[in-house]
Amino acid sequence: MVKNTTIYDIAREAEVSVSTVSRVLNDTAPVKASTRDKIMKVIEKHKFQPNALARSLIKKETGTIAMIVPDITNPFFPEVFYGANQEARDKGYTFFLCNTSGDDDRESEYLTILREKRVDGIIFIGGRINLANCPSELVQEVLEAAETIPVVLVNGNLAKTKFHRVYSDEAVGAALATQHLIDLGHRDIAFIGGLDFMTTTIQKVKAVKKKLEDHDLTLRKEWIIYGEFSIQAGRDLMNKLLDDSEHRPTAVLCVNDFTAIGAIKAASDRGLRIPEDISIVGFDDSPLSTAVIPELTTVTQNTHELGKYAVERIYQINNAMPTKRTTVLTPELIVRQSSGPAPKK
Amino acid sequence: MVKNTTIYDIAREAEVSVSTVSRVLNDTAPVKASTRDKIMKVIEKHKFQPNALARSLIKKETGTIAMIVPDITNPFFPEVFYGANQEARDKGYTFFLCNTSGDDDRESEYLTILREKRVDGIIFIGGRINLANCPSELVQEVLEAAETIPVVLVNGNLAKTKFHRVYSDEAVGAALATQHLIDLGHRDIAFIGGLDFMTTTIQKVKAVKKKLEDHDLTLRKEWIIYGEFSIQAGRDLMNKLLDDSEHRPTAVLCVNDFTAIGAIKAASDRGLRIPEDISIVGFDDSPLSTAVIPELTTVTQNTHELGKYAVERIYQINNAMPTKRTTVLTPELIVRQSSGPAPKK
DNA sequence: ACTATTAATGATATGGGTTTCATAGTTGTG
DNA sequence: CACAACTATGAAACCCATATCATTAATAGT
Repeated sequence: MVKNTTIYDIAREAEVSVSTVSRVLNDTAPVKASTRDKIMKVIEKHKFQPNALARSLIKKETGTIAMIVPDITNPFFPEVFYGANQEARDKGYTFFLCNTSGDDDRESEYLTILREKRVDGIIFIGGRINLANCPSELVQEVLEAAETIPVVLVNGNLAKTKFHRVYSDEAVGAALATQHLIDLGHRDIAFIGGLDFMTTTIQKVKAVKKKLEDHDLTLRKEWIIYGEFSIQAGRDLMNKLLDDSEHRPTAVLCVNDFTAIGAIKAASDRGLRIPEDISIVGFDDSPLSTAVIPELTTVTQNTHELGKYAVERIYQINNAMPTKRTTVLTPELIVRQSSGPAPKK
Repeated sequence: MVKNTTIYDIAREAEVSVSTVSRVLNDTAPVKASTRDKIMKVIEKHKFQPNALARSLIKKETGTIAMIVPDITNPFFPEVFYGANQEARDKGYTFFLCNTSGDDDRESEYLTILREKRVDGIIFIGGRINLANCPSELVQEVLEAAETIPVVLVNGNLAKTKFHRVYSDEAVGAALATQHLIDLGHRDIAFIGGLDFMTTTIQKVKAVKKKLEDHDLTLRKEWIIYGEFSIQAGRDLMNKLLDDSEHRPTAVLCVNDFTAIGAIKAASDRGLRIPEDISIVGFDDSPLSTAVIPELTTVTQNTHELGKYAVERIYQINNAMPTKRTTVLTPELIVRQSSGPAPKK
């Protein structure tokens, strides 16, 4: 590996001081045109790239932010990252992406590394910190980090804390989906998928219950089945649901699109037609939702916006601009082919 | 934002010199146990996090590598990133993820930023640099970068250059898929999807042609239809193919899983049964392939390995370990439900 | 013409670590 | 006991930028 050129090399060759070279680089003070030209020529000759480490060290900003995600393989997260990255580029940030792969220790491991690297902001999305049962040591640790670095929690649950938060109001989304099914004449509605200690699950179940009760309906206990968020889980959970052929729901709400797709597969395998025999509704409006047959009725999560607003928030904090602590995005229902009128008895 | 503690603060409070603190931090020379304890106590009291910028500046390594991807929303890339990130963590690297969103300028824009940030390695996957028609200025620029920073191209085409490369042998994969269809009795085989100037497309088409010719079959010109890599493109291309009801292939090879899924949808919409009426084969073995009905016959791309080997290569270069310039992974065929015996005429 | 600004530039401090070199204190060994 | 070989520590240089302060040259104002 070849050694990098430094500002001293440039100064020497251009026969000026490093201060003047710095002025040319940053346009921070007037430099005589002839001097500037001379310096520029040397810079271009060597394709000089100023060392960002040295710059960051004194400027006390790195132009770097990070997102910590539990599983980049889950298409929800790339969508959020996409939006965040767009905004980051506008604001001059480069992005660290830290994938914890669900490994509990890595969240705080990455946190330490990122603090040492003096990132200008950290976005947590999913993961333990956003869990309903998040251990308090972790909360403590993140709070500490937040004293020196702007931290934003996306779709988390720590409402009472003073963390900055951006989230999509999943309760509203779940209510929307439930109302939709009720409007279609469904009375027997089930909910499947999602770990029971995850905020995203809890909020949805609660909202579905509430909405049903508003219409004098109930969410039967046997019809709330928790599990993972994967396609396979959706399949298994749906099969469990359908095993009881005496009592079958006419519609199923799923915690996300993955489980919904699994549910569709399970139902199809048993010869059920969707939506004629059973309606299935997902959550997230991931690219998958139009990829399946039938196309999935689902709820948008404003994924790009989630990322965008999170980065914007970091930018505002760093530039001492006024900000609110929480940003709420409202989901919308997208009706496609997987939901239809309740079958007549 | 609160000011960070420095090594000088620690040294002062522990009544030692910064050198000694540094020794304790890095375990680079013996320190008396009592001194060490005293220092550790102060470090822990302040939750001291040494500034990685200062360290990197002098050490000339940042523990940071980057991946430049064209579209993180395409599930192929998160899979590769996943594998890369796992390996990165093992080797002590943190990851920049740069999403160009297909914007031509950003590749070199990010390249500049990453060079200034003195990353320890850059992985290019997809994007212009890996195109068959990559502009030579960009090649030049990346070559220059490669003089100071290890650069690895994943699934690229620049065979004649001296870049480090890791790729999945797509020709072998395409041949495998073709052979599979031939074995099933198909004679009328089409290929859809993919931009005609992308390496990934070119190699596959070439391999399919070759394999067919080996069996005295031909790939009809009208049955090679190029396009985007999206679900929608797959749908459109398949529709175009099926519009000619006189001459219809009995099997379709798709450039990736996305287009294959689109193709399945188009065929289903026309009432064709898969695989009874028409067989469809994808490429990538993305998580999607088991999410659709019928499940997709496809070719693995060893996504995690691609990422893993790319990072490993960077590590080897940085540590002056012997490496080969190219690593080739061999894809495998995964037969699922979307391919079956050719229909009898 | 003479002082008051502004332009143009250089010298030096600074950021926060690591590394090298020097020195004092210990232990070992013939 | 004298001298070598370590151990333990500090002082100072270094990494490579930016920022501040000082100085000189050029222009402006009265």
